[in-house]
Amino acid sequence: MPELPEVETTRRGIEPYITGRVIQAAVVRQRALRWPVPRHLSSLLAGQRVIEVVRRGKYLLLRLEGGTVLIHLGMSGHLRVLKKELPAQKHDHVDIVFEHGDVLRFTDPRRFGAVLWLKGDPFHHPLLLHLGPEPLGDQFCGKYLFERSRGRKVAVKSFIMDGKVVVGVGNIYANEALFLAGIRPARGAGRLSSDQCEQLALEIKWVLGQAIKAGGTTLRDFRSAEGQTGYFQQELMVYGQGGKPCPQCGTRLKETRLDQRSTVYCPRCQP
DNA sequence: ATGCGGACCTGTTAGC
DNA sequence: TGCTAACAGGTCCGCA
Repeated sequence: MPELPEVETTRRGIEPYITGRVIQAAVVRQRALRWPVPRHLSSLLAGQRVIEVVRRGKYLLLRLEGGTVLIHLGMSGHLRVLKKELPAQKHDHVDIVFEHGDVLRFTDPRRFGAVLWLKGDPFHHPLLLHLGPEPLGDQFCGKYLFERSRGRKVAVKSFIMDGKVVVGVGNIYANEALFLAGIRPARGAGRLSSDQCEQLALEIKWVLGQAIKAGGTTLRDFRSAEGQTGYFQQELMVYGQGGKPCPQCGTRLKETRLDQRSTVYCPRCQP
């Protein structure tokens, strides 16, 4: 689920329902997520108003009056706003219950996600402190990529997936952006030309932007009690297409592993 | 500093 | 059909 576009779509989906609302309580059914959910989350949050809902990389931040709830969806997490408290299913680990009865419910089968309470400036928290720029912001550009990558021997795919370089580029969109930029994923980051960095930065922005648009149309129903998934099948050029013909030249797409992650590229278009 | 591999978990699918 | 192994959208951490 959670590449940056889905996290952003989630943010936009929940924001209108919880901004300005006062939290009544929290219900924690499973504390063992990536890090333990605070034992007394409910008393930490109760009575506080939600000021705003912010995204930083793939982290969602619920800014409250006296601190911040940090949420990460991990590999399999999602958030829904329910009109009323419904019977919890197996993987419904945390509820944030608002006055008037709406419930923000965190569900995560694999439990790689997180729900934490941060006091003070959340951007000083170790998890957020060393994050790179937002891929859709102006700071992230070809020049930045070029300068950051000098002397780096890691594969360019690993490089753009490194949150200290740029946040929010997950496995799917790393594959897609490298295809669109015509760059082989295993290529050493430090060996890219400045033109290639320029192209790559543009494609990352483009592909994420498109996906946010698509996510907006596919995951619209955040209030649905059934939580209909209506899964989001984007038009992916290469991801999941290993062995099939390249959409540009027809050459058989190669599928390999890089950092234990599935990696697909066209041997001809990505020299 | 950089680079690598392991770790955390469950559910689904591919293969025998 | 049933069992097992591999794999899945993330990323932190410890070690060389």
